[in-house]
Amino acid sequence: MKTLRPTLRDVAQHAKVSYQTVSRVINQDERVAPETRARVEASIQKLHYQPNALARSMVQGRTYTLACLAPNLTDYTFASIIEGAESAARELGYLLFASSAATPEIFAHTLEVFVQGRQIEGLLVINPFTDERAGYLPKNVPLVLVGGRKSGVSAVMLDDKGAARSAVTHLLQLGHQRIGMVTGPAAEDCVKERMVGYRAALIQAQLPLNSQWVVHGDWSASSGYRALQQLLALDPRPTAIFAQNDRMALGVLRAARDAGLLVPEQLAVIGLDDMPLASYFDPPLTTMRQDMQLIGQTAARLLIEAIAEPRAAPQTVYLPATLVPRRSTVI
Amino acid sequence: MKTLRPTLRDVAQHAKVSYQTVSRVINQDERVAPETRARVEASIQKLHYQPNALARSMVQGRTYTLACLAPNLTDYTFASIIEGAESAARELGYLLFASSAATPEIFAHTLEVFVQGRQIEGLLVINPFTDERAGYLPKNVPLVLVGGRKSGVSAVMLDDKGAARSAVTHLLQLGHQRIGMVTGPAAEDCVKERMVGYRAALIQAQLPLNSQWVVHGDWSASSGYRALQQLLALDPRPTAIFAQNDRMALGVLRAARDAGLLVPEQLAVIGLDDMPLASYFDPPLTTMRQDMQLIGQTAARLLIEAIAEPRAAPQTVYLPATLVPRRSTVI
DNA sequence: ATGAAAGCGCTAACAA
DNA sequence: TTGTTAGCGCTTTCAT
Repeated sequence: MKTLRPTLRDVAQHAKVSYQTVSRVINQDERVAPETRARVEASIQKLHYQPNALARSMVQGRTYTLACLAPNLTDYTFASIIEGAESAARELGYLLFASSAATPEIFAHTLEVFVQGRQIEGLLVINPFTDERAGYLPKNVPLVLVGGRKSGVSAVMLDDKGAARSAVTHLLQLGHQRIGMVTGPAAEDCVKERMVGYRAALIQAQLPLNSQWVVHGDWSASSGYRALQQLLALDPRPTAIFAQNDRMALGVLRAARDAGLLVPEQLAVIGLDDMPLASYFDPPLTTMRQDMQLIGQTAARLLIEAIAEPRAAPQTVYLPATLVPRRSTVI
Repeated sequence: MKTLRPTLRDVAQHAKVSYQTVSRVINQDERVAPETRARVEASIQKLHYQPNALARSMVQGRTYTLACLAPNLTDYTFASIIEGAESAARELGYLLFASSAATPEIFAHTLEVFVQGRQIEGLLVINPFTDERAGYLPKNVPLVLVGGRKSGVSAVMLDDKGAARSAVTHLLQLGHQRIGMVTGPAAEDCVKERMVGYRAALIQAQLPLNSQWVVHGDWSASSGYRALQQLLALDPRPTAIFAQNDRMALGVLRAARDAGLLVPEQLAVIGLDDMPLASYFDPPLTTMRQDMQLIGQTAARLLIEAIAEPRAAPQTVYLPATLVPRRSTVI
């Protein structure tokens, strides 16, 4: 597979200089006579020379490459975070690439291949508490988590507590007193935080907490559907639902329709994310918008800072969500 | 940034052998005495030695790394293709990473950084005709396109023509005679093919072609919404719509509702993709399902074959779509 | 079965 | 200003 592309030496020979001089030209070194430079540049053009990044990385010990690992790429949330991280990395002279790891094994494997081989300088991990993958987090590489926290590691999180509190408060302000919640998997940090926010809002309103009104889902629309069925079986049943993401909210909407309930008249529904299709739901979904691009950008910047300053203290950044009122709560 | 991790030489010194022997142990070379091997392996464990992939790649001229570039990651279709490609690559001993390029400039930049530096052995490009990026396709690297064709380059495509024909035929069989279509951007290969299939089905049914019934969108739900508004202004207007993707179909559904039309009684709608949320649309969307995972897998396999056999003739693979009937066409 | 030497393509000292 | 000399960490001959 060795490609037979020209090397520094070929260019040097062609330009009749030492290959070191060619290196200087490539690296914008000032100390090279203009005419020599011109000759070298001509040769570079002529031979279509391209520096070998591998060789350069090896001697410099730098690759300017970051990796981002998410549980999957099909979740709109993850994909947006990655896109945000990509753009911030690019602006700062790094290349960030994404890979998905559906299982802890794949996660560990990908990490081993990439991180241990020194090919990347830093790592972004989205939702590290999806499963046991957190146990495989590498120690010897600059690391930033997104959507999960671990002591001693930098992280970027949505202000989950605040977002949940705002969602519930919105429902309270509309006069609802019995507010159900459909959560994500219990193990995930953001789920716990959103539960805290939910409770905080109810307590502040001096309303009772009813554990039956909290049903766990798995982020999928169908889990939202099932969750609402379960909630509707209660007596008294909730008059409003906070779904911890928009996909589950969609399932809730459909279950409500199938149960013959009018939204929002008989059941108000609020989601979290503001996915692009949310305004096309029926009815359009009120939701807490999180700026996933910004989350990704922030994470990438934090990571690049950590690379530059390896001994700096880790930090956790929380970003706010904003209410987007639509017709699933307000007539 | 140079990490001070142990090298072959450190291990050799520790195990009191030449560093060459350590290399043999790492590379599963048979010609090393069992006890020597044991000693070396012990040292490797002890020092937590990890081979430097960069150095290895440099001397071997191989990286076992593939890259996949898509216009974005947030499109469910692209993300699924990437996931499929990832898994196939992994099975074949390669690592595939994804990157998105929103513009031709970013596309060119990413390619330059990665491909030209020889860091990757092969490239997968999803939807190369989204914009002028096709002009930047590299020549000197094994390449496979997904969702676009170019002479002399391998490609994996949905059988777009067949899928469109099946969609329209489905509508014809339900008795519809005036069938509108909402397309993607005219420049994309798959859009053209889908138009061909649409026409073929109508011609076969001996129905007239009406160019007014074909409206261009941009894959977004809102473009579908606008497209239907435009189609409803016609007289006579279509009684059924084929949207070239599910998101636009969703826009069509909403526009129909806003216009007071009952789906499917007054307007039948069929999409293409079968995105996970399609069954949660209102009404659930009839669509042509494409197996995006399989498309991605096929593309990755093709690419790896091309790497192994660089002079093999390029090939184009078409994969079928299957009808998933739901309530947006059938009562 | 093991070791010594050469070199992948480049950058970073040091000389001239 | 330019050239020479060492490596970066590894694999691949070629000896022993």
